Amino acid sequence: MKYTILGYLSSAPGSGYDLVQQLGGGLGWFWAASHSQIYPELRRLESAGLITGAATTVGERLEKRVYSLTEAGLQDLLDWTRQKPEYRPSRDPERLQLLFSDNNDVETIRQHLQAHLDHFTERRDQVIDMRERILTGKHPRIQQRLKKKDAAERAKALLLCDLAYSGDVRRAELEISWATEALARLDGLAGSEA
Amino acid sequence: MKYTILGYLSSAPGSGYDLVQQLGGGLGWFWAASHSQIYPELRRLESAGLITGAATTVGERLEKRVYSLTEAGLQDLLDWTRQKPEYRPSRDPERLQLLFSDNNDVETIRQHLQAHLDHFTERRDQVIDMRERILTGKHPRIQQRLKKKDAAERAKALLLCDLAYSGDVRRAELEISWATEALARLDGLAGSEA
DNA sequence: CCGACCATGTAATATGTTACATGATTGT
DNA sequence: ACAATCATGTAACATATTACATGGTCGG
Repeated sequence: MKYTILGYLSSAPGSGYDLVQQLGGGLGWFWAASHSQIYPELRRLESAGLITGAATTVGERLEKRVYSLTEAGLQDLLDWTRQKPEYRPSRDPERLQLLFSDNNDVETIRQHLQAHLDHFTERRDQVIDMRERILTGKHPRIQQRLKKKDAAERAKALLLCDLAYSGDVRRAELEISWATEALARLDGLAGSEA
Repeated sequence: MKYTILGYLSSAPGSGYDLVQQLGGGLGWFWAASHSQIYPELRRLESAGLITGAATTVGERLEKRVYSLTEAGLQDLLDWTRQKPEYRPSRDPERLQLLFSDNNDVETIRQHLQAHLDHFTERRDQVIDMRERILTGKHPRIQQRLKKKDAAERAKALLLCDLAYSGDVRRAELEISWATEALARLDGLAGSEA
């Protein structure tokens, strides 16, 4: 959570609401969070001196706090990215459900797999879309991140971005092909029974 | 959590310690949990009437509670498996770290990707091993699950098991090939810089 | 007898979800 | 005026992690 926010703000300053949008959308594929988690965390990070907030208004009265990364915050982020990657314990309700579905009829299992296929087909399309926008320079946030850099650094940043998003595309494609094969094998079962 | 335990006990009765072992190992690839979560949850499920515990002893004095699924528990599990699959918000510290690594030098990024490769190589080998044991009938717990069933039902259960585990093998293989390609692309970068 | 493993628990803390709550702005 | 979206918060609850804590069994 902490590093998602620091990382986000390391591209450019942004408000809590901006974060809510990003972590509910594109960035949320890597780290999701809801507004009730984000706003308190921003205040914690501010009191820890890692970010600073500036009060602004939209229109006449609507308050908005725009946060920026401090030096300490940037250093903290940098230190973290240099550590070896962490892996959280997996929690995958879908797989668990499938594993214990052997008392269900074939049709129920088919529906499960079809829903899985649909879920990841949608996800794949969304990620492809996002990746497209980034690589063609249509993503404003990533543009801001890149414009501070020279050509070589920019190529590196763009490569990392592409690796992350295309990795997610592949994950989605994997689930699609897995579910497709699974459906075929399920049909094979039903066939040999009849 | 709840359904991991109910699912586990739907194969055969088992103790809290058994669950600790499984959710720290093979079953933990789908749903991980530690003993401090498991023991209290078992008591909650018991007071909800979904499982019942019987006190036994190992040797002379060492207490052990063996839990079994009740009718209500089995029904609850069955109802759950018939619902459409759930997907949790993703939280992937590794990808996030990579995405914000553009201020690091190529060597640091290389180490990150190499660590990723190592992590999933190990994981793949473990899952392949487990899958092998299941398919050749060497997994006692799954044997117990299967022996209650006739040939057709057994084939179905074995298929689901295979789908779950081979899905995990593929995920690991995906990460391996992704990281391998990523390393190659990173070398490409470093090459064009020199 | 000692180390590895069996077996179970609690407490403090951290993290995450759902629901409740409020009010302004912008475009139609 | 009305709806959609901007913008921020709190409270109750559920879930998960880390550390603390205890004692028995089994094989060498």
